[in-house]
Amino acid sequence: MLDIKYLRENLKEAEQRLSTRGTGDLSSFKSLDERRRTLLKEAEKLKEERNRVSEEVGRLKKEKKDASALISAMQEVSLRIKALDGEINEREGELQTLLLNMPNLAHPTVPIGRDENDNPVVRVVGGKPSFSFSPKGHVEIGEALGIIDFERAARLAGARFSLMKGAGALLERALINFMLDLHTKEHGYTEVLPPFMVKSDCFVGTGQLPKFEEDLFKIEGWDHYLVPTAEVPVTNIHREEILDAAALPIRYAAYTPCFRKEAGSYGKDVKGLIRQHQFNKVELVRFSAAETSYDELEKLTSDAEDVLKRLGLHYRVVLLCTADLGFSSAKTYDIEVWLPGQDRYREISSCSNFEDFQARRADIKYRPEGGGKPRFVHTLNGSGLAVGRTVVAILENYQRPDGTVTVPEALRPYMGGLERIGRRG
RNA sequence: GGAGGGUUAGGCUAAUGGUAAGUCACCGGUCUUGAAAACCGGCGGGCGAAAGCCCUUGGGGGUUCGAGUCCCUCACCCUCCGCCA
Repeated sequence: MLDIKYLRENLKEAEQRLSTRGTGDLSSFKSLDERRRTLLKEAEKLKEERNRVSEEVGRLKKEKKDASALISAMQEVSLRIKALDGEINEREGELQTLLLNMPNLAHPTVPIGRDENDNPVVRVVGGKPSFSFSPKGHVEIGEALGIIDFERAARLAGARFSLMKGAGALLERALINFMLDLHTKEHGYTEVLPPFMVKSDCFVGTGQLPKFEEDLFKIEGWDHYLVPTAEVPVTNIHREEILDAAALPIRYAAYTPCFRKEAGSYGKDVKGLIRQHQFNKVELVRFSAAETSYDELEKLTSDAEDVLKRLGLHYRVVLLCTADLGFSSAKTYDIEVWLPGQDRYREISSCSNFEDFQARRADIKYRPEGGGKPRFVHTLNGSGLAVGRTVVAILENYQRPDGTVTVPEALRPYMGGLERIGRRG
């Protein structure tokens, strides 16, 4: 949520900055806000009168004097206050809806663009592996090795689900452990294992609600939704708290499965592990002081990149332009891994600084060093990494002419020393 | 699912329907070589240059001139019973 004071005082600038994200008209905001403030002024004046006179009534009654004239006058005032409060509430509700549906402002360093083709490449790390044969896609590799079973998965749950078997299931589990160990032991994150379904408040806090409910699985008869990313439960760990500045930055790493309806993606990536209704992800979350949050974004991104480096996977980092930026984000780097089977780069991590956008919605503050008024923290998060897509990258990049797959060295301790996934690996 | 108890500011804890008292912690100051103690002040939010005003007792609604207090409703927490990995 944007700062209402900022919008009020910098209306033109806000309209101009929002226009790069497709929603530039703030005229209804302006009229609603002004109306609300006018009514509020009037109501406060009447409340002051009522408080004053009511006290007088109490005094008169104590002295056994007559107060009926004051009482009947206040009956009318109370009625008027009630009417005003009612309208103020309505305007406030409308204002709230407006603000909750308004995206974050892009950071000045974010390029203005029309679509993902306008995302500049920030850096390229490693190089494409060369093959003496035509590299296969992960679906073919996985099915031939008997480690991924899409057919039976469909019988269980329909399209966009997978059934991992044998070395495939082990590989998935090994990756989760490898990633969590790396982030907790070397990058300073505290591991958390949050609930996989949380209440709607949390989704409003991080920005998935109210605007994107169609992407979520709701638990019938409950106020809960399945998490589409650990960002939701983990960022909300500190909702309605005032954090100690000395404790910042707070770093959490969390594994969760992620559940997404993928509404509107019909026909995209229908086969394979790329786009699933349920997938595993290790998520990194940081809470930062406002001054340092962009340094924190660089560190967070580098922590995610480190996973790919250790696995020996080639990737590039792109900076999302205004058109591609997520609703809540002020600035986002996407890490894209090279997939030889698809002959293209695919997103495997998305690292964002939300500044105080989520903190304002979830009410997460910190008391600045040396005291003073609490300020909203800056929240950041990034995948570290999407596990399913990492499996895809390993299968495609480490495939051999005989159809087997080499296990990256960093992963072997997590797979009982296994060096190669074969037919019965 | 059944029965009972509870929710006041960071913690604890008061308030015959009369406008949130106190205490601990914390922060600042005085004193001190330094610290502690003692003493003074601050310590929920909004608007405001300030004076000040408004809001705040888990959420929402009602009664009343006036609600922490009375009524309705919802949420959450605790204890016991039942069920359960």
